Amino acid sequence: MRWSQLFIPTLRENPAEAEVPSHQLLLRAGYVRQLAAGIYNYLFLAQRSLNKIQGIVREEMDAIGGQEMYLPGLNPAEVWQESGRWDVMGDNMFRLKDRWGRDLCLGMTHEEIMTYIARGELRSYKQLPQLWYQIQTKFRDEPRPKSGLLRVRQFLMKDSYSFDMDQAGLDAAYQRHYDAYCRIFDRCGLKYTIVEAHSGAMGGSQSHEFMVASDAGEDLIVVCAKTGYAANMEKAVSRASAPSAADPEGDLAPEEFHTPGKKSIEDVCAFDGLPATSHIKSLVLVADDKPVLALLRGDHQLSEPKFEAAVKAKTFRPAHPAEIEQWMGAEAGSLGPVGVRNMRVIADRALEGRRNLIAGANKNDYHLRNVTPGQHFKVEYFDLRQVMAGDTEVETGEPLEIVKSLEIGHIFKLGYKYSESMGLKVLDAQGKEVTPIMGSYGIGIERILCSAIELYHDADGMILPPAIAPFGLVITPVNWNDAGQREAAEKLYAEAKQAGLDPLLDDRDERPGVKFKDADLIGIPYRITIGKKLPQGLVELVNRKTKKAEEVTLAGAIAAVTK
RNA sequence: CGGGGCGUGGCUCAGCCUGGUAGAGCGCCUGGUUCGGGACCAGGAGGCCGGUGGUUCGAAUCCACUCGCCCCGACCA
Repeated sequence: MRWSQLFIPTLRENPAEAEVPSHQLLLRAGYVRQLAAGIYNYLFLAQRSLNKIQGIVREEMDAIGGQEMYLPGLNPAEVWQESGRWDVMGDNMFRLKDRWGRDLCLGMTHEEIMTYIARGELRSYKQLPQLWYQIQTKFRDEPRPKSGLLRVRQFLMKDSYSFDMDQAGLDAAYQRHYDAYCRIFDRCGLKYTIVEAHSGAMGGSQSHEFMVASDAGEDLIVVCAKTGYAANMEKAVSRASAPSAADPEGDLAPEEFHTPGKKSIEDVCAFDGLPATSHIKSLVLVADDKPVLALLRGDHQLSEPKFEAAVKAKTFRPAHPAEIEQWMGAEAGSLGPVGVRNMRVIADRALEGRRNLIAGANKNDYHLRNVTPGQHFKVEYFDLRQVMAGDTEVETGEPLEIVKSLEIGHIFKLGYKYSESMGLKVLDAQGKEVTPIMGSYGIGIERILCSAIELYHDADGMILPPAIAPFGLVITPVNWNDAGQREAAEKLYAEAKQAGLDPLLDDRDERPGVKFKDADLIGIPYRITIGKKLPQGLVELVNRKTKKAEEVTLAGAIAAVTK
């Protein structure tokens, strides 16, 4: 296409509202413009790139037997009420009423609608398995849209759903998605990590997230460079670092000491001169209406998902200050496990085998020293803590790293959650009704573009992987008014089109500097510059990524790009 | 929802404290000179200073309310 006729509104300066690189560059390079918080207009370049991404996704989904559908974004309330998610989704769901006052919502995801279709049509085991997908706009009323296209209220998602007769069928569908996702992200040129994930409110048994390391990310994952271990924060396990100071020897008896006004572990450390690792952190939580005392090493943080799993609670919350007073006889700053009989006491494994530690005395402004778990109080051990910097891999002791990452894909074994709640049943070979088992698999389309930009950019702009760049090649005659250059440019342009290179011809009457800057900014992988050496039959091929330029003959230029 | 910041030509920002003619750079338009990394000269267009109400002879500037946007936190199938 011809640049002079296109709408590519590049900016010289970074718009003030943009902070993360992908947001800045999407705006500066004229890919997108904001309409409202978390709502963006995708202009010409963004649309081209997103189309290419969707093309790749489509090919790979089709290759594993996916059948593409197009489902409504506007949904009636009833379907969501059946699954119970009309209430569960709360304020995250956009809701509206039609002219008759009937409740509708904008779809956040499509488990319900897919299950609704399946329920109406699938009758026999002979019709299974099915694998359905769509690439469609989703709406979520995010509490805080941010970071450009990374967290928005309207976005594109590829979501697929598998329906199988049994666990083995689901396992196979899951594995096919896992492999297809790898091919998709590989083809899009991304570097990613696959982590085991917590299934969360989706329910189900197994789940993996596809993550791209980036400071713009919102999730933390734990990886081991040596062993390849990778998990998200909710699920990651580790070996704790050694305590900073050795425990005092001997069977010492707990001994009260006065700690006026020292509430936090930090305060008490400063007061008694011992490191946080020599202290016990005591948290009172209320799990399914029953109080639980959770103990951690002073420097550790409670992992809420792990706590939830340990006590097998449906709901839990921190205890209110009044409850703590009532149950423990002291305020939150002076709590400890010694003498606690009215609630379950659980501790993180990092406290197992420790001796003579510091804990609250359950008496305001007093702590105890020489507290030994198992000896001075009864306790059950679980893995309760969040992995922290300095921890090592459980099996090998190799160092673990905590990496900020962006989630670009997520696959779930859903199980029977939706098929059961919505009454999807088919007859098996024995004529018996069975409930199919489901899987759900998502990819954030815009996030692929964003993470590519986050991964690949420099001071001059984007460096998009060829497969997802809006154009494959830009042809830049240095002076459009030079008849010879113009002619050569037209020739290369026609040739490049022929070769399927998806070329962009910069036929603008602009100075060369402007053309070079713009080409770099919008991230086209290759540029052919037609300039001073044209009389010798030479042009220049520039690689956007390496910035290397090589002289090639006019006749051989297009071949040089494709090789 | 809690905390912080910001709304002034298309973009980046100054002016606001201390009220009195709305500014700069970039971009845009016209003409000319230029043409290998965001040119130069000359001329020009473009702004109810987010909105509403108040104080005042007079408000971009002071006060109140309100709307929007960004950041941190909470939240995040």
